[in-house]
Amino acid sequence: MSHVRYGCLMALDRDHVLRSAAALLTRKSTATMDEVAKAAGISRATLHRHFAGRDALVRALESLGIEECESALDAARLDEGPACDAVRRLVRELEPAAGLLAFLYGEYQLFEGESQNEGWARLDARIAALFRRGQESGEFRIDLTPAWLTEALYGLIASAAWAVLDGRVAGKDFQFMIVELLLGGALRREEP
Amino acid sequence: MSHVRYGCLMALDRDHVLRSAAALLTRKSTATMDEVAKAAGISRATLHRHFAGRDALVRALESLGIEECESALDAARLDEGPACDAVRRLVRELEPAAGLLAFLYGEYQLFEGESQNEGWARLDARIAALFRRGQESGEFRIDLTPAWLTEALYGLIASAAWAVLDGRVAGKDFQFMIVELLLGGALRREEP
DNA sequence: CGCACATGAGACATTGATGTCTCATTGCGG
DNA sequence: CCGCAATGAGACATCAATGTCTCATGTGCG
Repeated sequence: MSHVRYGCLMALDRDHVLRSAAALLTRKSTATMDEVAKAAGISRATLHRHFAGRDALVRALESLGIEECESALDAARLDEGPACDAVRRLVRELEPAAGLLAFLYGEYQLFEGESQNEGWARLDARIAALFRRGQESGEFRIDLTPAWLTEALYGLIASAAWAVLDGRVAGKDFQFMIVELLLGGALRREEP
Repeated sequence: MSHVRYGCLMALDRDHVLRSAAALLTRKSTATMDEVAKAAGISRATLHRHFAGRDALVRALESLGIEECESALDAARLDEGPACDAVRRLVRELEPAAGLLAFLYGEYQLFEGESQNEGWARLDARIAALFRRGQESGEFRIDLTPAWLTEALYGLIASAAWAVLDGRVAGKDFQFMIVELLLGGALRREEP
């Protein structure tokens, strides 16, 4: 029966390690396996028993990020109601994963093919579809492509996450800053 | 007299090396000193004669980036005319340095104190002052802080630069995408 | 021509991170 | 109580990048 216990405990620990690693690598993306292990409160040997190596760890983090994003997209119900409300819900649901997302966004350029492009592509497609829906409904302007709006959303989330970590902006304004800038822009609106 | 020749040629070479390194590191931020040397068409030994080490190279790139940004800010004449026009000029002038900027933006979190904060702080202050001027003139909304708008500008420039490098968006739309999103946002405007 | 100097090529030691291994300890279930 | 399995601690080899060194080459300039 030890196999059952093994599997169960390992799974719990694995998730804990993964989240510790995410929290650490968000702040210091070059952290050592040693530092990751210490941050998770385990030894380097145990860390290696969970993840074959640094690559495996990063790929597991990537999977975690993809999962959390897909959960967020599901929870945001992108197909329902006005597109701009869906964007607000999306940013709200994405906020808890913002740190991890910022880390992965920064690493993305390094993957260069060894990345799980399928997962990201699926997320990109769903988000781009939301922007396209907003364009077709007349809510969003059509001279900014869905692809660029999707990129900009990622970029703003990463920027906001880093700025909050460095204390340059207030964390409580996270959603507001991103949504208001992304949807409304910096220009002042005329009062109707 | 050899010292004169030395200084002159070295200065020219140094600049060429610096720009090659910028171009390479923009695409592959983890490039080796060997790769940097090859990209510049010189040997690793000569590269080390120009820059004591990798740190020195990155710091020189940082200085280059700061210089180019300050030149861009000067050329954009941020104090003149409507603030939104100044923002347009700013993005236009910043475009040639976007790749280098994206690289440095990604590295910024790693510096953690060893960075030339004075230079960046001065740039931040000038850009934030522009946004503040726009707020005071009534052009920009006041519920987004100048600090966040500055962060967002950096983030959008880096996102756009990476997206263009990866071919996800068209390079010719660089200025348009950034300025339109930053100033106008994604929402469609009512025709007046 | 001959000198000075920058360069290229490559050897070399060093460092830091990584991956693998062993062994003693702990904790839990039978 | 016994034994199994996971863990922690640490030794160890490996590898990649770095930094330093020497020496031969070549090129320009007097």
